[in-house]
Amino acid sequence: MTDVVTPPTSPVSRERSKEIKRLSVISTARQVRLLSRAELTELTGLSPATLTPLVRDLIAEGYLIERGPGASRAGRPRAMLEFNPRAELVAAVSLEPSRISCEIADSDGAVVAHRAVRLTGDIVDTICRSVPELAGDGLPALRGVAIAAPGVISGGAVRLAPSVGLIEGRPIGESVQRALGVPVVVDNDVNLMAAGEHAAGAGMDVADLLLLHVADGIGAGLVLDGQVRRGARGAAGEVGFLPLDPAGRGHDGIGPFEARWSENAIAERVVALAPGRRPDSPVRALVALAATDPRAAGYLDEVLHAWSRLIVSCVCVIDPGRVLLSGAAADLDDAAVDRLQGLVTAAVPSTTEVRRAVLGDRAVLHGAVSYALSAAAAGLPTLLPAP
Amino acid sequence: MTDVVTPPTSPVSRERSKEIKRLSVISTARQVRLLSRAELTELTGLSPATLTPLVRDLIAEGYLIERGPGASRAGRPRAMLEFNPRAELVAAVSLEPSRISCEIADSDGAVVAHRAVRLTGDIVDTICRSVPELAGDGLPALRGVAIAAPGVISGGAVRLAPSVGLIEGRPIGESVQRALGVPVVVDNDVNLMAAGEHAAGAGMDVADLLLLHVADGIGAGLVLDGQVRRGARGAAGEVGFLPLDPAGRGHDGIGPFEARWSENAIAERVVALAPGRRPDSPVRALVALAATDPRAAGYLDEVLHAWSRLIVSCVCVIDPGRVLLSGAAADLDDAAVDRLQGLVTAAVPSTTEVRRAVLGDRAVLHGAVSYALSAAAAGLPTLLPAP
DNA sequence: ACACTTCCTTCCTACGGCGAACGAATTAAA
DNA sequence: TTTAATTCGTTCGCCGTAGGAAGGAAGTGT
Repeated sequence: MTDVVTPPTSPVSRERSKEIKRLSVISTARQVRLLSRAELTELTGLSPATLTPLVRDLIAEGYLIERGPGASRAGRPRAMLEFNPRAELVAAVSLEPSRISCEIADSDGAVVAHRAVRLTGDIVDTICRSVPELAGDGLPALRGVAIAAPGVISGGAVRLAPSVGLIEGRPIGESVQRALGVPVVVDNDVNLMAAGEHAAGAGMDVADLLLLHVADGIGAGLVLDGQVRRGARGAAGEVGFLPLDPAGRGHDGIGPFEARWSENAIAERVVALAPGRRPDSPVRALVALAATDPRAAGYLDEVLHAWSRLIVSCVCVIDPGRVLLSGAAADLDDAAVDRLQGLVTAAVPSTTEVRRAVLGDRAVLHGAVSYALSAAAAGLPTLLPAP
Repeated sequence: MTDVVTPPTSPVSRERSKEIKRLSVISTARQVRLLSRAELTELTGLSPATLTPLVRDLIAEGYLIERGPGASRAGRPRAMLEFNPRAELVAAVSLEPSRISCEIADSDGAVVAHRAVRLTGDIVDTICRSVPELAGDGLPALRGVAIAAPGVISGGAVRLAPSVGLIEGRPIGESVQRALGVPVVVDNDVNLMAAGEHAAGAGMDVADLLLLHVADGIGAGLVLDGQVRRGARGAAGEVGFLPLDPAGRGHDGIGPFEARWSENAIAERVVALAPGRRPDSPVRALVALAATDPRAAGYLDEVLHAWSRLIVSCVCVIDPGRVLLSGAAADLDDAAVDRLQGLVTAAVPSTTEVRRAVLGDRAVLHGAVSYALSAAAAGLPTLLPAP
């Protein structure tokens, strides 16, 4: 566990093919939750004889729990096996400007423990101390760590990236990985949200989607063919820089589009329309205002037009099929979403659904879970027969 | 070969793992071209004992050719094995408005035979007759067929898609696949070009790229993480529909952007600037004119600005790292490409290279070769250890 | 000519997958 | 209640493949 980086033997198979079967059983069980060995034979294609010892191992390791016999029409009843989500834990670490928040979740995305730590010393140290503490005696079940950082991760513009060390995702990830001995993924928070909605939210049923996140800036997360795509330098989804608005002027690190149409920019206009304190959700406030104030309605329509041009641009480039509105954009009401859908449909060659994201704050967590679980299974894509 | 769709046995391995080793040896040999068994042990991780019979088989099947002994510093000289590109043939079929052109190529992309057939009867029939004829006695080595069709393939807008039957890629592909018994891929010509440049052209050294093809319309091909990405409905890269130009008006099947900045549109302006016949290459003509005529120089700059906005849009969404100019855009001279590069760099958060595609007409062919070869290896992604 | 090095092959063993037979646990029928 | 029928799960044993070890092959250097 400490040294041997490259096991000099085991080139292709034998040990490997065993692992493949293990993983195929685990992932099947994770999906179905409660099943019998007989169902496993059908779903994985493995023979019963192969499954018997394998399932025995998995029960011993806590992945599966033997439940009572299930219903049977005729013949011996199936002995049901339940997947134990607690057998695999995942840590999701979110880097925020002055603190880090850390959550331990099981493979369902259910939070087992969480804590926020003020950022004092070295980030890597803090993470490597907090995660084991928080995991407690579940530490051996830890399968991966996902670290969410704001801004562009590897290279690219340094946008919203707080202070030192965070810009380079690699060093942090590698250090933590060495210290904790489990796979670590570092990514943009928006990318994690996209992964989360894809794994457990409004994108579960599709392989391609675009998540548009409107906050202080505007960013997009991209899922194509079932995977988050980051582009060559990790700057995919930097849609705030789109040259859609001749009037928009970007400045260091802020793109021309997001300078005019981000949540901040909208908040300023909303305050001008309805003087007072800046509302918590400028978009929701604007939608409410628009019902009575024609000027607000006009401005809302401007916003929707701007966002629709943004969406149309993305759709023309990658054809995601579905666009999820996240952050401030998720505060739109049904009528406004419909309006946006209409604007997009009119301008785009391919049919595209526009809807709200559903996970909200928990999207990052679910994304982290899905990253960490797939990192554990990395390198072993399915060789199974289609059922 | 005719019936058995799902082999009821063979769930995961045994037969499979043997095939994996075969393919790993073949693909290694394809890259290295001339190597010994000893090098194969290093590169594939397979033991010499495993390789001996495997290599024997491959020699018998014609994949490898035994050459004389290689140089040796000390000890027994290595018996060199040469990869035989002719062992795997590929057919590339290009559907054009009134004819189909068909090429047989080896796995280097070297054309072994080609022919153009006027389209008379059924397309599928024509293909299924032409390919075996053209392949001749090389037919058993045929590993795949790639069919390039203009326009959007599965669903999406029907753009440039000639007449009947072509719109739906699936039926044609499946029919041909059934008839010829080899994997068939049907795709957009621009996607194939992108795959070609990625496999054998200006994108060999990168995993992500965007190919911008300017012709009658404007389309882009997208390679992300080493694969062509088509989006949910196959309409990825329909960048002619980008809402970048308030003055652009699209009409049925033509996007607003390409309506103003495609090769056709440019040709009209060039004819206006220099009355006469429409030049073969309007862009090259424009570049030449711009050297002397200030109005032409101004218009060229407009075109470059427009294209740069297009590129910037794509880059913001997917961050390809490299953009290849194809079709009419490849007719720009060095100065114009530099200018374009400058415009892009100024507007984009991530560093992006802009350069010309290098394969020209042969891009589609190379793309077809790469598709067909990877279709043959499909479902068996690398499980090999990193070297 | 001899040792030495490197490459390739053959022999042999160990291990895992899966077919087949068998025991187990229930329902339906006699 | 006994018997048959049915479906599940397990144990046994054959087979095939992988890869270690040892040995032959074909060179180089002294």
